[in-house]
Amino acid sequence: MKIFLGSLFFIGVTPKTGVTPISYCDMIEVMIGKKKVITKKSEDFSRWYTDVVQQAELADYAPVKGCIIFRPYGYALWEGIKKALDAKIKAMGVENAYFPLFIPQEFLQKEKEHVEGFAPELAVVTHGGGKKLEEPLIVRPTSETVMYAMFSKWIQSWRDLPLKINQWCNVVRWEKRTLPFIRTTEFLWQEGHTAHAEHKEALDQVHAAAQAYEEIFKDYLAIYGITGFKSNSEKFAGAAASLSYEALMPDGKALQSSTSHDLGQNFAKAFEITFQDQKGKNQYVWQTSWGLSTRAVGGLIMVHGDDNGLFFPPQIAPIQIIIVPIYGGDEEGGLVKQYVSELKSKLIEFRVKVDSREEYSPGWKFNEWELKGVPLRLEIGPREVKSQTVMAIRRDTGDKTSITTSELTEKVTMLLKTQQKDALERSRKFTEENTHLVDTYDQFKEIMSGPRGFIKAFWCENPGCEAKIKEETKATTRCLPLDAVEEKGKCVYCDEPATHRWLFAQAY
RNA sequence: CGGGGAUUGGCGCAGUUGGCUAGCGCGCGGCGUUUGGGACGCCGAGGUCGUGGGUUCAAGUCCCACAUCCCCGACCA
Repeated sequence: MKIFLGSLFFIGVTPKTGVTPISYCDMIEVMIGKKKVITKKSEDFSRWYTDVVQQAELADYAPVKGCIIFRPYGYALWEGIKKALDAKIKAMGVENAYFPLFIPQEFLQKEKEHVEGFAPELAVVTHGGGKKLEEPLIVRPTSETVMYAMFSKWIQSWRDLPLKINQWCNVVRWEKRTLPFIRTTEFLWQEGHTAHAEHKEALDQVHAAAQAYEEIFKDYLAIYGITGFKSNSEKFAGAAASLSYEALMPDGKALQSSTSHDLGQNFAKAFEITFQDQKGKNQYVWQTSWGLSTRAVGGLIMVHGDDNGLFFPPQIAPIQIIIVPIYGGDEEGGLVKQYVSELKSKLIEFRVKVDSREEYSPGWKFNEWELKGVPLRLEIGPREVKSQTVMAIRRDTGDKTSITTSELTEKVTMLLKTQQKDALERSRKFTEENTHLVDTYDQFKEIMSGPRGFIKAFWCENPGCEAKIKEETKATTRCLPLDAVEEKGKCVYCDEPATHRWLFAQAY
């Protein structure tokens, strides 16, 4: 039942909240009655995002600013990412370990760029056990320093290398402006840290990590993106070079979804991590670090949702199939229940849930599970019992298919696979359609003040131009794509010679 | 951290120039009838109005501070 309030209210929407231009005062349809109020994604993207996060029970706000509670359904997404990524990390020969949450302040100060990069956003513990601490403790914003103090102790010989450690943990960064999953004060992530005898080996590790991330994003989360090198001003504080995976969100802003860093010997020198090589000579190690955070969950929500709520690609969906029984009358109801339990037992290889609640009508449940993004719904009522079929409905397209029980697993597998493939394809298509090849600064400005998106433009690699472009358009260099070809061009800002097209966008 | 908006049962809101017992819808609990796109009836529970000060005979309403959320900036995974 949809009831319009007597006078529809108007909400001012900035023209920048959608990739497709939207009018300044879009009417927001408000539904009262049985329907949860959800802002349409197509009308007000940022409000849709904060609405859907709460209404789908992914997360709730914590009493502390910028912190969220991962509710079971939201945490299940992180668990899914963790499971898939952990297997890839182990396959790279990396072992899991755990280092302390607290870091002595002096550790952080050992690497100059690192401390400068993180200083503004540190949480510091000044008291413990009722006493003021002699030396304040930092709540880790990342663990390079505390880990490398130990690496220095553990690494003596070339035989100790490579050392490959990963940890799954929480970190704290005191961000000024927060958004659930995308930028929270405390967040969960994995951070891999390796030490190698040769620079080349370290570089291989950096690329292997970036490759693993790209596979997680494409194969599991169905989020298309671009892997590339960060510019000097955008790279990690203390790194020699950084790689990132940049994904385009529906509002035309880019989400830096993971990073992997070539740390060179910067930290090795700061923390005295040396080894004796085969010739007996003492050398500094070459290091890498790489991370993927719960930000990825935010990307997942943004990229795939629609006006009806969430959509999770089957590989990552906590529930892949929701069975909604339609009970009908008493006698029929019994038959339906029995039929449903038979069918469920045939679907053990999938993550299946039966919504057997009798206090909600089927229609209510359809909407509920659409909001929650379950990719496939099976409707099973008296009609299906009679014909020995099920009705399958795709969350992404709404397409209905009647499936006979004999070919149930086969067809369900196909429907899930198709949705997984189509989701990545939609993401890829959206990204490509919103990637602009730009040669003049006027064009650049026009795109940034209009639809936004990715811009591929020549840049002379002078930090001054990068800073000016950011100041004037909000766009920053996102990365130099790995597949960028060397060309002769002119910097989009200053006309000086440039060799590559960089990827620009407004960052989240 | 700057600018703007918000905060009233679980959710969404109303609450007049300060005034009496703070309302409404949904949700929630009970009973009954229902079940193919957000069912219905009856009964019922639930609020020191974000927090702390202040003004006043009297504060949800006025003033100050703080907290949190949302939007826009500067900073960032």
